[in-house]
Amino acid sequence: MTAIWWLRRDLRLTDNAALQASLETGSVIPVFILDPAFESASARRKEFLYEGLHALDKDLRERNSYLVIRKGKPLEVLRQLLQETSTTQIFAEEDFTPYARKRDSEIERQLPLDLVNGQTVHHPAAVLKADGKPYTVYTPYSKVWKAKLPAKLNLYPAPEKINTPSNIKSEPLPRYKVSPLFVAGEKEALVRLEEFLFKRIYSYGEDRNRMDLDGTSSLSPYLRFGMLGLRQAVSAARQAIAEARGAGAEVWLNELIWREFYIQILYHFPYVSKTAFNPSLANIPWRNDEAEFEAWKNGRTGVPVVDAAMRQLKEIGWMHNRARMIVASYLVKDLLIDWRWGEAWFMENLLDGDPAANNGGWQWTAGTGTDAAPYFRIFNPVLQSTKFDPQGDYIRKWIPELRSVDAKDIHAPWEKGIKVKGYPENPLVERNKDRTLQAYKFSKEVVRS
DNA sequence: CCTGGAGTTGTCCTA
DNA sequence: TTAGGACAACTCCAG
Repeated sequence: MTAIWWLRRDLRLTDNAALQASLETGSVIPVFILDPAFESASARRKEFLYEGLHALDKDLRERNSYLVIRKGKPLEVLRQLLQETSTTQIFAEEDFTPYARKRDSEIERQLPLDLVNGQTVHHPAAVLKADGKPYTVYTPYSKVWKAKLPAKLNLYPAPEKINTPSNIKSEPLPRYKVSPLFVAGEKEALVRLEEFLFKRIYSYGEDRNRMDLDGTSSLSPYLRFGMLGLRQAVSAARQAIAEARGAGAEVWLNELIWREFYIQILYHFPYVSKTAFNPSLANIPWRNDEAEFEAWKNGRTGVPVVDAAMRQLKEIGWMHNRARMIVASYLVKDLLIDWRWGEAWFMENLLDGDPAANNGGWQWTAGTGTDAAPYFRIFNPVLQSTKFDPQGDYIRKWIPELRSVDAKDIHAPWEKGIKVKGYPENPLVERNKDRTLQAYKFSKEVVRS
């Protein structure tokens, strides 16, 4: 018997539940479908994806198999492929975004598609309160999530050999130049995981906030495409905790649980991709100044830490987590620009751009999300910069104009009247907390009445 | 149904 | 210099 293994966001051979199910059938036809619905997706993320597909094909060829690429609407492509190869079974890892769920349920009705859970440790519908409703607060969610963990997650090892019928037609795949910072593919993901687990995890608890250090795991693009599975990461984190490999491991595990938390939020509350999770904050009177938005996107707001971060995003398609909060807070609370504008810009530019995590992060910063009482929490970019980039190294790295400015002046050059050729002399706007709080209050009052 | 404790990641003023 | 509490008031969640 032969099964089609339809890959989507699980571009790996290790601990791949859909591959495992296919292998149990016999021969496996690994297929990735270039869905026209994603043609308009971020060019940068597509490059990373295509490189990841090349890498996967290579890994498959080492195991006597290969990757079949097809272009078209998944339903039609799969129907055609079933006929062409006389196959009667399709396996795929369940994906929980609204688009994926709609697509898959339609296909399930017409074709022999079996969805298996592998993207998360717990299925989004499996962690619920006693009353059967989903959690909307992280801490109680994470407690139950942890309590539900089996003693050990049994990970499927990568198979040594995969039998695939020969000569199945495949579309050519464009080749891009490889980004030196994020090399796509499972092998790279595993190398990074090891490196993180035996080096940076020790100081992860503190260093993850430091924008001037490589303190984060930098695994997000790999998790996004399943080049590394969340289950693998969780399993590694637990092992590190068990071996007492630093307090950072527990912090990292919690970060991984945040991913599942937001996957689960998007699953149960799909409206969050369109509007505020908290209905009382769905009517904030945004200023939405286009020129200010352009300045923000291009790293020309005049606030060095904001500009450094936005330029980092533009240049490498990734931004430090602490920096994401700072630029998001600046856009939403200081410029009063709709968080959805920022969300969309991040999706356009982030290699790790993921609907659930990105939306969750933006709604959290905007204060419209699942967080309980944060709307008076407005980041002060200068304080954040001083705290998490003390020497200004992060700023200097991404803003060459400011390279000769001292650590004590670089966070707020305008305060000292420091003028640098080519860099804005003053910030785009003066900080005005009242303006922000008024806008939020307005929304609350509109909804109440 | 009622009750009380708690809520990722802050800021800023005061003592 | 540093530690502590106010910020404003709500909803979630478990008992």
